[in-house]
Amino acid sequence: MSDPSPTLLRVALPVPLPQLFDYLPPEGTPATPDLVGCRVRVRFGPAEKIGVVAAVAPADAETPSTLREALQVIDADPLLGGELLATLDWIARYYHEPLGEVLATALPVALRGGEPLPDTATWGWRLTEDGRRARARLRAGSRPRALADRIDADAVAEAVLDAGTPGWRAAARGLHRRGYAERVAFATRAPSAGGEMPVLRDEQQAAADALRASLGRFAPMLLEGVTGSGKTEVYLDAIAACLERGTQALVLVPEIGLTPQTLARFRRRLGVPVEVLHSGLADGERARVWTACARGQARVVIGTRSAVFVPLPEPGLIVVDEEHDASYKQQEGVRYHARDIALVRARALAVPVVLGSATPALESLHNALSGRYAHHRLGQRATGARAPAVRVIDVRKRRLEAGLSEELLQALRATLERGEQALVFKNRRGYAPVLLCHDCGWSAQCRRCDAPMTVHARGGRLICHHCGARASAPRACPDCASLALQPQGAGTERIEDALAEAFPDALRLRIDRGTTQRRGALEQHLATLGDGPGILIGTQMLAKGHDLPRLTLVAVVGVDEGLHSADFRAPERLAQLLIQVAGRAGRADRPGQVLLQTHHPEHPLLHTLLGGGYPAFAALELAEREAARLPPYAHMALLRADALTDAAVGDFLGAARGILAPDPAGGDAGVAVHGPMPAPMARRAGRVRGQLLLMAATRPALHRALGRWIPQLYALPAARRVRWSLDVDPVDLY
DNA sequence: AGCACGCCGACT
DNA sequence: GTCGGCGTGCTC
Repeated sequence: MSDPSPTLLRVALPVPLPQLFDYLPPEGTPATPDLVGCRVRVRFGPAEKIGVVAAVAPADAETPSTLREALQVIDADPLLGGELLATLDWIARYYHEPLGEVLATALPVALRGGEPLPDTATWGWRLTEDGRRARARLRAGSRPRALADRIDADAVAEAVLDAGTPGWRAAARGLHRRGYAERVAFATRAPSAGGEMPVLRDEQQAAADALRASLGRFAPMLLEGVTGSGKTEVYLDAIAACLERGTQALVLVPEIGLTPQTLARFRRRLGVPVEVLHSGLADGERARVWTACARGQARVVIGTRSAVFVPLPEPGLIVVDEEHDASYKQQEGVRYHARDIALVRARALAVPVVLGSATPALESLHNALSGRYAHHRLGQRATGARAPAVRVIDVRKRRLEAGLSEELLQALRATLERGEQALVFKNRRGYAPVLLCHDCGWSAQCRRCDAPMTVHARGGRLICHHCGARASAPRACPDCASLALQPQGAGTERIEDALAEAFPDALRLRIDRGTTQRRGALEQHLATLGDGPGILIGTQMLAKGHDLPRLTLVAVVGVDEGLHSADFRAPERLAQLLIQVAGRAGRADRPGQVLLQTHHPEHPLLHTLLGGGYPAFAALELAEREAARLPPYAHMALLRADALTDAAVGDFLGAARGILAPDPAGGDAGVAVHGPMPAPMARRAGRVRGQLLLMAATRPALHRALGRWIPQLYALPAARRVRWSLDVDPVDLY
């Protein structure tokens, strides 16, 4: 029996429906397997949509007799294929999302919209035979002459002309019209000279050697190195080796890690162009870089989360820098984790993958400790600097000025007097987190969220950090008319005020989302600081990224908030943040100092972290997770729903829970359901939020349950009255 | 998600 | 008398 030949296209469309849609191929195009991975334009209901052919299939008994024809096959060759298409299909199944939504997430916007593949060649100009004969006759000093002198039989790249030959475009048009010059494409961008690699220290060399030895096969490695220990040099060495073998390297960085400094360093060191991919780029540029990867022209790509989806026809290496960073997790749509996808791709591509961090995610550390990943530690600072000295300031019963102790102010003063820079770190922006009535206890709450409004503008404004609502601060309490309204607590703005009072002559710089909304604003701000003495006041944004060579004192004043969170991941996040921010202090020639101001100097987290560093903290925390059967010792999926009414959310989650029947074969033994329960913030931006948590001892059990359950949710009538989504391996429980 | 079809309020 | 509210039904 031979298979009946395929006659129809199974198309993945970007709609939230868990199925493929069948179309006949356009008139005159046979439904051959080479159409798989091509984009097609189809009618979908009354609209037109762009989809991707996921499969071709023969018609069977269930095929309706009235299939529509696809309007157009857009690509002559598949846009997606091989490993990438297979991985995207895996993602669809792992995250239980429709394939069409996954494809739409993975493709650059321009390509998703049906645009043809962009031009990825580098263009240059050269003189023709005629042009070289005619050159001497061109008027000396004219622009055409200058261009003709600049170029020759060997083409000069347009980018080079842009830089050094003013008005060349018009001149080139003129020469071209007379047949003297022509435009030619380079196959790839001309390599620049590679910079020399520094000598690696022993432990760096060991990691680099291990990576070089594992090129060509799947080999996951956790590279655990303290700040400044030279992880990047290990990456660069491995990338260089990868390039020597004629293969491509993909480097993932956190959203705020892609600084001009980082990029310049990669470009200087590697002898090939380094392409960049991040959310700030124009659609056309993203499509160009993606396509250059697909064509093998891009040899090194550095990008944020979504760069994990670039095609790698000649794969060599994947690097995930700062692998613990929260920005690798997409928090809307297809809620994928780029680090996890990097691992899946590396396995499928048979290449090594390096996860680098000073403070690895407990999941990654668990995998390394259990032997699933190779584990390399870099214990010394490459620059020879000592680890900063950490001092705890016990502020119980001390007088605080805007949350700052006298001891802390003195340390700041001493730093300024030495001509050095200090960072005051507080993970709260605004003036104060709460506006409180001292007489009756009223506090300003957001009307649309279950959260207090943050005080801004020296106490004059109220802003909700969750929905953006703004109001001017009342002068009297709305409940009791008292005038005793007081901002409670301190954010970066209030700390800046207090520091202005204490150090009126010092240069102060506040860095938070309020002061750095514009692109490039952070660089500009930091440039004004220069090399002189000064104080930085900032949030999370300053925990990493930009190089601050003159920084010798880091003062952390917001530790206590993080010690009491209900989220089981809060200790991990706090420990990571403390280590990252502490790592900013000090350089080889100037020792660094870190001050932790707290009301809980005896807290086990601080104790362990200070005594044994991140490894000790992690060991303790992993033991607690194991005892409590929490990730990485269990696996979770969260069904979230939100709507305008309690009833809609409750009905949906109740119905969802109701159809979560136990597997008749007993395959999901050990899957526990918690809820329905309200989200930790039960109302946000006017919408009621609830959730249902599934926990299982093993991934297969979890996915068996989800596989039976999720498809049925689409059919629930109550699902139409809520927005719902599934989060597999959630990082935030909201 | 779109987008149509389909029955009940305040406007030219 | 209409324009338009969003309930529900469907998309190969």
